Parts: sequence; structure tokens; C-alpha cells
Amino acid sequence: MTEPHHYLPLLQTGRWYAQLPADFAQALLRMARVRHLASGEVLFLRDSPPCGLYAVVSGSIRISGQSGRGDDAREALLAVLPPPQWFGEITVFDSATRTHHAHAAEPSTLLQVSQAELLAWLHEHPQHWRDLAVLMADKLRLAFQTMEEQTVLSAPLRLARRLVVMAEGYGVQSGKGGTRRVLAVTQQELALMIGISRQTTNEILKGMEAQGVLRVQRGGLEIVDLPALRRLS
Amino acid sequence: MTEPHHYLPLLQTGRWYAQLPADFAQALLRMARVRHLASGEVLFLRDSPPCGLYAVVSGSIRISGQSGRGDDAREALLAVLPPPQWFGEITVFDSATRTHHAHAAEPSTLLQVSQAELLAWLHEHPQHWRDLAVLMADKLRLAFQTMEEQTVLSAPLRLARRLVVMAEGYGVQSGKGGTRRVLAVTQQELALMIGISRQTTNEILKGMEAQGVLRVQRGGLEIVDLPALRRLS
DNA sequence: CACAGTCTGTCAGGTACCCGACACAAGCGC
DNA sequence: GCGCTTGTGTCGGGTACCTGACAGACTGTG
Repeated sequence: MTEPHHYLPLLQTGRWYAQLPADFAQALLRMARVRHLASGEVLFLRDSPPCGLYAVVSGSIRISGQSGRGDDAREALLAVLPPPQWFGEITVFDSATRTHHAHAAEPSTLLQVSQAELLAWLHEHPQHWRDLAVLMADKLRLAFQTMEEQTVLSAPLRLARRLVVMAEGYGVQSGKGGTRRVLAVTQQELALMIGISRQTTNEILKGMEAQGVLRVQRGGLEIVDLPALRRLS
Repeated sequence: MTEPHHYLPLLQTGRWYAQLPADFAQALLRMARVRHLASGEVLFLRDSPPCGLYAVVSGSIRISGQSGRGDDAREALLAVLPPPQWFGEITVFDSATRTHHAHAAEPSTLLQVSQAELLAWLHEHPQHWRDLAVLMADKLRLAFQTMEEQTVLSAPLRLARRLVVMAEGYGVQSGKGGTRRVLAVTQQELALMIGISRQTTNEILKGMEAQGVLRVQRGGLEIVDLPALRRLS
């Protein structure tokens, strides 16, 4: 499984990659090299220099940050990215430092396209800057939506919406790709994502379980009735 | 003042525009046309089709959204953009609908670059897709930072940070451009931006005033000690 | 197997913030 | 000048959510 092109079928299920012009899609795969990460291993840290563009092809990557240094440091979890999500594109554009930490949440496999190689290729094919920017546009739309929900909605609604987004793979699925019924995320992690306590998360989840919307399991949960979950928000 | 090039000196004080390659900077100005908006006038609404790229050159533009339709609609205010901020670029990349409403907060002047003209020009100069994308990258970085603060920090800290960001013109100033000492924003608007109530906002501001960090005025506030404000966060 | 580590479930007490209410001040049209 | 609208200042009661604590369940490891 060290051949990047092995993952083409998987990547094709991603909305962004599937809609790329063929030459760009092929070039990305050609430039990519496969990397394996052990559980918890660091991919990059906040404020570190650019190291290219990545795609998750197995496992999942925790994207996190932490505000407040020292002992009162509180972790903020932005997302846990599942395959076939692409990430790390901001620094390709501005060559500045990383906005977040990226760790493997479990043993994971990535495709890495090196910054230098990608820049060189885009220099030769500048019309594809736009295609890469579309990836960023998708994230900005998602970020705006999340920000608005965070300021306006109550904790139960935020949690319901977040579960919907996660079930849909952060909008990454292309059409019939279907949704994830089982989300392997602890209650603690959900709490960090939406900015509430672990206890409150548990209480809300239990309430949803009582309504038959989902089933709580150890280390995750299973979504039973996604339409109902969507209706909750 | 109907000549776009009249605003060149102002635009040059913006970090993004100032760093653009000369041909792109000139082309934007050449394609721009001047638009005047009365106070409260609508520029575009959420979900409306693309209408191009804008720059505020006088007055200010309220970027807002609203979650929850019907009577329980709560407004969320994303930002009140001052000159020389550029905005509206997401739809240039993906041709999808607007993410927010845009109203004039006061009598305002804008430069508008039409979607079709800009796309045609970029088709001829594709290497400048990257430069436009840098504008989006700046916003995504700011959005990530805001999201993290929103989930991790308490109301007083969020308010302090927001005031710092606003004083610095949302990071738009280039170097010595200096900071805005007077922010023309009501307590109600501040409350909507950081997701707290008007009353709490008032209480926090009064506390800061007691510390001599700022002065509260009708319809706005004056920042007296920006370093102290920064220290509060 | 025993044991440690991690995750879940639940309670009780505290508090940050919300909501409704109302008085007051400043600007704006007539 | 007068009233009208918009924004500020402040209070008191309610509640959503937090913190800390601890017991129980599951899982991997020696």
C-alpha cells in the first residue's frame, strides 16, 4: 500500500477531488508519497513552517489548537478528519505557519504532496491555483457556518448539528458516497469541539438516545436516525 | 469621487492590496466601478448569486447572518468592515451563493469588480488566482482564530480580543497605518458579534472603563490604552 | 488472571450569563 | 420648543452550563 495511485478510488469519493480537472488530479497523485503514522504521532504543530498538502486515506487526523499557555491551557479541538479529506492547503497559498496541530487520532495513512513540488507544478500550471483555492473556499464556508452556530445556538443544538456534519464527513462525500453511521469519537472530544463540558455532552447524548436518534457506545456512537437528528437542529 | 483610481492611496494602506503584484493591483482598479450606498442599504443577501468582489472605501459594511427563521430568529453579526477592506471573494472561486448579508452600516462608498470581468481577466492571467486566494487565506486564519476563542474563552476575554482586532482594522492595516482609536459600534452590535447579551456587554465595558482602558461613548467607544487591552486577553 | 488506564454515567453545589423590565440620556424631525 | 427613536445603565430572578467528585464498565497489558 505504498503506491499512491492505490488510493485513487477512495479519493474519488471526495467531492473536491472528484471535481478536479483530470490533469491536476493526476499530478497530485503523481507527486504524493505515502506516509504512515502511529496513533498519537505528530504530523505538524501550530506555528511550524509549511510542509505541504495532505490527504487522509486511512485512520483519522485530529486538528487541534490550544489557547492559554501554561497550566490553565484549554485544548480546543477543531475537527477529527476522516478519509478522504484533504487539508493543510492554507500554507500553500501564503507560505506562513500552521494554524493548528495535527496528530493521528489512530494508526493512519496519509498522502503528502511536498510544498516545493506542488509550488513548482502550480508555477507551470497556474490556472490550477483556482482549483486548489476551491478547497479553501469550502473550508471557509464551513468555518463561517460553525462560527455562527457557535454564537447563536444552545449546546444541544450545536451538538446535534456537529454530529450531522461529522456523519456527512465534513461535507466531503460525493453524492451516493453515503454517510457514516458510526462515529468513533469520545464524549470528551465532542465536548472540546463544541466548547462544552464532558458531563453536559453526556447528558445531551443520553437525551438523544432516549429519543431513539442514536446509540451511545464506548468510544463512539452510532447514528440511528439521521433525518431525526437533522430535524433536531 | 466617481473615479476608482482616486482611492488608490487608501487601498495601498491595506496589507493585502499593497502586496499584490502591480499588474493585478492595477487591473482591479481598472475594472472597478464606484458605488454609493445609503445607510442601511442592502449590498447583497445570503444565498444570493455572485455579484463580484468589493472593497470598502468609505463608511462601513455590516456582514451578518441569521440562524433560525421565523420569530425566534437571532441575528449573528460577523463583522463591521471598515476601509480599505476587500470582501466577497469566496464566490469568485466557487460561483456559489453568498454566505452572509451585506448592508451599509452608514452612508458608504464601495468599489465593485464585476464577477464576469474578474473571471475573464483571471482567465488571461491565471497566475493571479493565487494572489486572490491569499485574501481568502487571511480570512480563514482569522476565522479559525475567532472560532477557537469563541469556544475556549470567557465573555470578557472574547470582548477584549474583539476590540483589539477591530482597533487593528481586522488585520488590514499595513505597518504604520496605525490603529483606530474610536470604534463606532454600539454595545448591542458588539454583543451580537461575540454572542453575549447587550447587558453583559455593557457591564464588561464599564469594568474596562473603570480600569482606564477605554472610554464608553454613545454609539461607540474610544480606546485609551491599547496595550493594556491586549494584556487583558 | 490481576491491574491500570480510559471512558461513561450521575450527582450536588456554584456561577456566569440570560431575560425582562424600566429609567434616563442623547440625537433627530417637526 | 416637543415628542420619538435609539442607545446606555442597572437591577433582580431564573437557568444553562460548569466544576469537582466518585463509582462503574470496558480494554489492553504484564
